[in-house]
Amino acid sequence: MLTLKIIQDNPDFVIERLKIKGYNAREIVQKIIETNNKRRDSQAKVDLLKAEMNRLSKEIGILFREGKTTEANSAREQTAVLKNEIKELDASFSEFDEQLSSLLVNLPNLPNELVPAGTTADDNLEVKRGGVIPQLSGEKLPHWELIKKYDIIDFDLGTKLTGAGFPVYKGKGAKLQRALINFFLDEGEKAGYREVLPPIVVNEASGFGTGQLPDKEGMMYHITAENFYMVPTAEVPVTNIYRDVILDEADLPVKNMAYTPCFRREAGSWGAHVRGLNRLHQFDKVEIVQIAHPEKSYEALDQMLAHVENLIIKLGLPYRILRLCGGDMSFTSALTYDFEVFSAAQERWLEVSSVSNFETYQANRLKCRYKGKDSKKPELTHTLNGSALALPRIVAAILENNQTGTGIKIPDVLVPYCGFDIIN
RNA sequence: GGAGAGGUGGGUGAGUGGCUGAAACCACCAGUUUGCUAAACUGACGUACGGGUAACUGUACCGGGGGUUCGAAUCCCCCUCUCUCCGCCA
Repeated sequence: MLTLKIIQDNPDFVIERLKIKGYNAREIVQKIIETNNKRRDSQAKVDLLKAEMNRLSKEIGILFREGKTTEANSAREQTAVLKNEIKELDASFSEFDEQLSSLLVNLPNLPNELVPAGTTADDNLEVKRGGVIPQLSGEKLPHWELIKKYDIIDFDLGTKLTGAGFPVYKGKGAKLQRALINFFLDEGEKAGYREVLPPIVVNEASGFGTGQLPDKEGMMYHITAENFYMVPTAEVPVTNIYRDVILDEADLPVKNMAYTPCFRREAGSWGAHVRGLNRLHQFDKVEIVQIAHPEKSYEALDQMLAHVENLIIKLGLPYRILRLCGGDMSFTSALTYDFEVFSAAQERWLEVSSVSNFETYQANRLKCRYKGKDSKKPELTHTLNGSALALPRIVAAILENNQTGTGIKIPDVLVPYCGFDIIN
């Protein structure tokens, strides 16, 4: 969430910036300032009364010890009124405090000044394009045909075991998954990321920390018996490692990565363009996460972009990089770049990575801060994350782009991981 | 799942109703001493919110929430987590 400070100090700036996300913040910003004022006033009052109460209590203690029971008892009677007042004021303070929190939680992050205005994916800005779109000769099968032809991924079987959107990878299909995961992790390690293998169910506090809760319950599978959520991305457990943590400034940036399966309910989003591997309820992904110094976070973002781009280049896939417009970026992000690869049989661009800087927005929820040698108070860090990479659409593009009449050619870089160079 | 013991500041750990935001020790930081390092000594050493230009100061926080009391780290209730034993189990 945004810090109170920026809202208090620059309300107009906040309102202007949020327009880029298509969000009219005027009313809520005003409400936040009002509520905060009320909260502050009631705190000032109740603190005074509590101070008085503490003073009296101390006095009573002393009187009792000195054996002055009569005085002590009469002082004790005085406290009753005070106690009631405190109770009432405390209640209204808590009420303001809760109101303020829920207002703050509902305000999206401010977009960076680079973010283009716009409302839909059509307004995203293409910043780079690379690779070569293959000219397929002869048969040109979409991946959902290819997986059947070579019997490597089975949707019907997944439906039998679980439901739609939970595919079963078989034989070389399964091996290709494992190869990609290992390839991504090895590359991440070379880029300085520490591998972690986190739980794939998380508690409510973690969901809140990264911004999936309280608003987006619909995206996550909820285990009601334990009140756990299945992770929609490794971002959730990996970033939450730093919840309520004060880091040493010298340790920044902190770079972690994790492979996890990801689970998304994607309620109501089924329809055209989501065939095959294009959209799943369970998929595999390697995620990179950085906790960065505020002054260095955009450097970190550039590094992450270069890392993701490098992965795609090594896989030999044609790609483009988009800077998301205000309307298409997420609630919590300040700046997001999407990577899309071209899938030659569908003749479509498929999103395979999303790399974002959240600045202090997540850190403020997480209470992830750093402290320098000379700094008096801890400051919020910046947090960033990106997919490096999400597997299914990468697989779709590899299958479609590398198909020949006699089989699917495995990208060179994956051959040592797969142990085969063709799926046939 | 059953029984018991616990959760105190970065760490170890004292603290069973008031003088405890919290002893002591260790670590960290600043300084003194020393040719350097070490040792020794001195001092500083939590977080949040409020007031103040500032020095400073008020309030809250001893796993979380509620209660008793003039007053709670300390007593009571609920939850949670950890450890030990038993059961089950990859």
